[in-house]
Amino acid sequence: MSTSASEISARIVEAVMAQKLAPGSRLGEQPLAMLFDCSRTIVREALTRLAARGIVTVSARRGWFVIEPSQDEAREAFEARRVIELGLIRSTGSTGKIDKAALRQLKTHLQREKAALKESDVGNRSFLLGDFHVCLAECLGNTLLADTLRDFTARTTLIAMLYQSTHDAVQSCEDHVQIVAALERGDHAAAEALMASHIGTVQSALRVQAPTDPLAQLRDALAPLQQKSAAARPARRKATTPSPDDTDSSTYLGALL
Amino acid sequence: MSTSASEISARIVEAVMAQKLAPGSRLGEQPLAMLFDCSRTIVREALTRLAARGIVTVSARRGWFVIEPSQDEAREAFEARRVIELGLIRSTGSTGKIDKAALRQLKTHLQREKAALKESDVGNRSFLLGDFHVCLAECLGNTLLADTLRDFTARTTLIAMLYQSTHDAVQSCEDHVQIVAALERGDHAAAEALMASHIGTVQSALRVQAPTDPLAQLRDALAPLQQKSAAARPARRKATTPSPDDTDSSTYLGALL
DNA sequence: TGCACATATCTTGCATACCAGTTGGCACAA
DNA sequence: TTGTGCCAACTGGTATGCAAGATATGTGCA
Repeated sequence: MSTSASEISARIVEAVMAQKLAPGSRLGEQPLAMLFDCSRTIVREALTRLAARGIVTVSARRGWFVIEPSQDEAREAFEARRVIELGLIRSTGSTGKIDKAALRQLKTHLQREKAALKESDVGNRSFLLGDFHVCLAECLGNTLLADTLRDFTARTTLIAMLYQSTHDAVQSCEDHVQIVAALERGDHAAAEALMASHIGTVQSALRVQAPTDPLAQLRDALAPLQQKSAAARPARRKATTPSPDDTDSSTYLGALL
Repeated sequence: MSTSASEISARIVEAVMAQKLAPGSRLGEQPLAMLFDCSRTIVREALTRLAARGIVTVSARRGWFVIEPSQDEAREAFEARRVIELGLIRSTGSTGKIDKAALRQLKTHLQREKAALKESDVGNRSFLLGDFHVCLAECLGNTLLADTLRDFTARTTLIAMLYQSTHDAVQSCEDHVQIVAALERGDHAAAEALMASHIGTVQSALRVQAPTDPLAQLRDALAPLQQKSAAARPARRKATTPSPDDTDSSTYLGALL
């Protein structure tokens, strides 16, 4: 059945946050139209909206691609998140305690995070870890900033994929728990500090290759590779190369399902 | 000659920031297409992007309109600006002094603001007063937040129009001067405080009508009205009513020129 | 064998045609 | 005169077709 533009864009954002769409992934209009059973018009509308939100780009007559943030953009994205999230926690501090219903919602979210950690659904795990921050912004009573933060979080997720983040999911979840705990006891200063350190941890887990050697990434990818583990073979392929990683056009869309 | 979608959307945003497009203004696809000499497709693309940025909305088969923020949205918008702008100033404080070129750019901007105050070009004045904040964010080194702030500033401009802001342009400009001065001497704490008070001033200049009576606005607008002043007659008409303020379809587009 | 050029194919850019819902006016009836 | 229902014009929603640029392919020549 046919799908609306907002659904399509939501699905794409989810796929990005779930690390199912790597930076540089091609998003062809025609394949998407077939997948969602609608015309190219609808797909274009969805992609146009995502472009306005900074999630995808279009290269004229070449195609639509998931963005590949530069190091500078990566820095800005983390700074932006820091500014918004810390500011949000701080500004809520003065207006009194956090809402009870909101707190419950946050705790439910934490439960889901923990559940996802036990299962091996990497996609859902990644999505929830990012969505926590959006959820937090919503609970602190600002949907405008929450929406903004969703885009920025998707962005940092892409950055993490691009720069091969080594950050630990378990650690992140624990951070989240502590942040919520601090908010619950009304200690906004602590919450702010915890959040600052949390974002700092995630950011510093990025592997920044020396910008002097543009071949470093390729060299790393094509190194002799002593077959680390036979069991690890069928693992998700991470498209760390700019984009020529193209699978055939009918396969890559699986990420959106 | 024909115009691109990005130009069109940029022009609309500018018109909003210059208070040339009031909240609720109709933005018909066909009239815009004729004005910019392009097809509806291009116009739709521009409007779609603006919708993603929260500047316009579309009511199915009724038309596109400049948003009319609710009181809640107004609160969120100001809070969002406070969070971002204060956070930006604060986070820049730790990384050392402000860049020299950036400072020059800010001062140039202040000059333009002063010039606009002397002239009676209300549109340019309003635009520059809002653009200052965008410019500041850019100068503090974060284009991502600057872009976000542009949307939020446009939003607060609309709010000011909708809630008949009484805020003083001269005062705002002086605030800006002081903020830049504080930044120049490296006193980020003062800059932050000044900015907080500045935004607070603008926000509190809004005239908030009692939300209990949905007819209050109408009643106010339709009151007997003892002709306050004959000289004030040809003043800019402020469309505080939802939208039926429609001038004929060829007139309202003048705001975009 | 290697390089350059022509060409075929793929992908988006844009305009237009047609469809469907909404609105406001007009005519008619009470 | 007032209220009601119909109709026509208007406005966006969606699909499609064609144009044009970019890329990949294949061929011929050096």
